[in-house]
Amino acid sequence: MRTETGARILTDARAIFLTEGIDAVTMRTVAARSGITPMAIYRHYANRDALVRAVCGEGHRIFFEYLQRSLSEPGPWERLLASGRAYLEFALDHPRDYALIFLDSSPALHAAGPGWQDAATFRFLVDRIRECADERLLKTDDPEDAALSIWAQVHGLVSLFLAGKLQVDRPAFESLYFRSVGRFITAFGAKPTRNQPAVYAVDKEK
Amino acid sequence: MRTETGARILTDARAIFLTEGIDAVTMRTVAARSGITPMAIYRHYANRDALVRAVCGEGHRIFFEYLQRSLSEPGPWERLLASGRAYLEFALDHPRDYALIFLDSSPALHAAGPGWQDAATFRFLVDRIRECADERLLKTDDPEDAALSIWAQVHGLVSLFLAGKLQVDRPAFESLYFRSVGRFITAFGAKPTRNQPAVYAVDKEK
DNA sequence: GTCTATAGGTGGATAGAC
DNA sequence: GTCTATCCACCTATAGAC
Repeated sequence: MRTETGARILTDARAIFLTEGIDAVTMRTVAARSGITPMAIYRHYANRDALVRAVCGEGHRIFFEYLQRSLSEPGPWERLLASGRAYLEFALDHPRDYALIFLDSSPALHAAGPGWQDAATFRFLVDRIRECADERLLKTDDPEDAALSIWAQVHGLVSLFLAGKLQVDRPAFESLYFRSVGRFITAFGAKPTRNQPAVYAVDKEK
Repeated sequence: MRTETGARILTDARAIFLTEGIDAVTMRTVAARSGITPMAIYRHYANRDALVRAVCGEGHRIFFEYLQRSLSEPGPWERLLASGRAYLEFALDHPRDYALIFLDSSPALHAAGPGWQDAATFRFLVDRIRECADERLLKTDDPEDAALSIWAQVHGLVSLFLAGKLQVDRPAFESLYFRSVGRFITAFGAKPTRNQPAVYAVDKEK
């Protein structure tokens, strides 16, 4: 991928992935789109798995780009809410990438690292929550526990929608998402106004 | 599938599915396991899709069997909690089936009906919540809205675990699940004691 | 109801010429 | 770095004999 041709192959592979799914990414289809022979790809990627990993890695890069944007918000609470918005936007803008990252459990992709990406996602959320807790916008003695619950809520909604289990269109789902997640975070933490102290604790049961 | 051989083929197909995944269910592998030739299967199933649909349908049957058990509980609140327990147990006992039902979005399986199974799952949960609301164990003016949030929470936790995103083993996940979902339902509704009135409302935002 | 024979397709990958 | 020439594995499914 450090060569220009390698980058082009990756671009073409992703184009196929985005429109037809990861199974459609074969040496033959990618080669045809790149205007080369299937064998030429092996000069740039060791085998199909390596190519698929690159396709998946690009999805991760885009995902973290989305999350990163929320850091430009002024306060911890705004950053937390913006993170939730960014998560949704990524999922809806890049449903194939989302599914590949969070729904797929095939070992081919996850053998690469010991869940670093997922750990990174989780860490990001924990940091947002800890930030809020530090400023007493959120009351919790266990940010990791709160992060897991919130992540589950967000991922649950998104994955049910992407799998077509919810009979709603995109705008309806967006409003449903904000309502549900907003209520969830608020109930678990505090009102979105800075001066109002946290009401409900996000504590582990002893 | 009404013939005995047809049932045996289905049993063998499911055995392969449960150990190696749905992609491993081919006319060849199933035939080999059943001790017949691949062509003999076509006497019992029109094609591979029909066989896969039967495998999937069996998963649905088992899933509703799990849910149904929770109806033997004495009260609405106990039935709601038992439903959550049954959902978890099904997911952990039959992870392949769970993934096929709730994570897969391939059209081959879902072209059969207009989301009838998923609607049935959702309806079941709505009924459990409505029951609780009727006895004022849960305060909500929109059981469907509450059901969706709870389903998302439950499905989110389960699917993250099944996809290997959580670094915990089964017992740890079970306790995590009960803690998280229990707190969620309680926060959204009421304490599990009959005589204590609901505190938090599960309302739509106006 | 099960078989053999076989057509016709997709896919990953090696060897070696240019 | 890309090509041609292949090989090999694996898949669904039809036709027709028994």
